[in-house]
Amino acid sequence: MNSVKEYKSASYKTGKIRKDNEIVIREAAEQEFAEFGFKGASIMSIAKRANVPRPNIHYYFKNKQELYNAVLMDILALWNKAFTEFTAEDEPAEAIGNYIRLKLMYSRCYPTASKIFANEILQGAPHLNTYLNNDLRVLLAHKTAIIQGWIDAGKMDAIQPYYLIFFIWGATQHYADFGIQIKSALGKEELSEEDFEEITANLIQIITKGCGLVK
Amino acid sequence: MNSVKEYKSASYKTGKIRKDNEIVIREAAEQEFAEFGFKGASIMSIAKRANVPRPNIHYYFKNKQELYNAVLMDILALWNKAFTEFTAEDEPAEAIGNYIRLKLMYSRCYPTASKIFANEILQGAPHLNTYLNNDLRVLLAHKTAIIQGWIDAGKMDAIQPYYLIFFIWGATQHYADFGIQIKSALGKEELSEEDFEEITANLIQIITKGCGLVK
DNA sequence: GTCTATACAGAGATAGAC
DNA sequence: GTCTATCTCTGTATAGAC
Repeated sequence: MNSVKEYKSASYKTGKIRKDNEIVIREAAEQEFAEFGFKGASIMSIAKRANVPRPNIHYYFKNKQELYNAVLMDILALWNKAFTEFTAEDEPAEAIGNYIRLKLMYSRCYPTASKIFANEILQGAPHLNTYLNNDLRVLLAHKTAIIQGWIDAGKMDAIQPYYLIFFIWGATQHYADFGIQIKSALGKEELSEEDFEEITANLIQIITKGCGLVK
Repeated sequence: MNSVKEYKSASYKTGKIRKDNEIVIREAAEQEFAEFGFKGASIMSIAKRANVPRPNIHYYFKNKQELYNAVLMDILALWNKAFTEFTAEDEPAEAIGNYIRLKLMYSRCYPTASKIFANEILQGAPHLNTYLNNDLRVLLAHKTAIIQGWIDAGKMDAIQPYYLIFFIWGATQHYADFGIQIKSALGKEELSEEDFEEITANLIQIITKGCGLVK
């Protein structure tokens, strides 16, 4: 039927326009979902943010759910990446310090991703059941086993490994999810790189010392 | 016109029905707002949760905004209460330990309140500007001054007081806001009182030791 | 590949009967 | 004080012109 048109678009550059548009839409969607969660987000608002006509969103993504899934998958990849850091061979003080540093770096660089994740959990994680009960749980079991190994080897105090991880998550993600409250409390427009370095140093000091890893 | 009916309802007990209904609606609204935030929440859904006809919500609360405000004000009162705890005369180890204990108790007893607050901050705190820039900021300045006093007196390590507070907030509120993730990770249906006591003990140990308050 | 027009569902709000 | 009926707006989704 539309063989001419099809040929034309195929000959242009395979999926170039599509790819560009998808990225623009995806980024706008991230902002919207981070603020309002899945239910509160509106496609119209995403279209305005992306500066594209509203029906185009439907052209690139079948529906709201599919768009959300696409965004969410990106974030999970990011999350898992941050979490595969330390290994049993590492020195615990360094390994935990690096993990805290990395998590804070993520809060600084990808606050939107963190917020979407937070929104998803707040809404009862309806789209993350598989992830929470499989991928994350396996990863977590692995990490806590490493920490327990360090404890058994007398390298650090006897802390419940799970609680230590939750502790680090809570403290670091807070800087992304509650960023507005923090900025407001400190009377700053934005947190600078120096601010984040100070935060990192303070956090690492408290936690490593608190776990008996440094004096 | 309806003098008989009016008399009847007035003679019942002044505002008894109204009060009861308001409470039921308020509690349903809390659940809904905690899950979906202001924008994502729907009055219809709140009515279903409260098991009242939808128009009744409008009878008791002018509109969605007013209902939300009512719920939010309750939460701020709760939040401030938790935050007016420690004073300069306290011993820092005990004061900070008590504050952590109290914050965790709030996460355990009022997870819904915590989630509404989290949602509000995630959405850019459009209804909390006054609170964040006034009440909270004053309270926070006061608390950090106390901590700084302890540091100057050589009672604890030199930690940035603001960051210590944010640290405690992040770590404790995490157990309310990310409760689902935590339960899923631990493979538990609910966290027991014993779980919370263990969490409290671990958190207090890490933070007080990490700040040089205990050996 | 882009965009106008439109169908249709859900939600907020209010008038007015009971 | 309760609830039906209704108005209006917003939002999702799709058909079809260009």
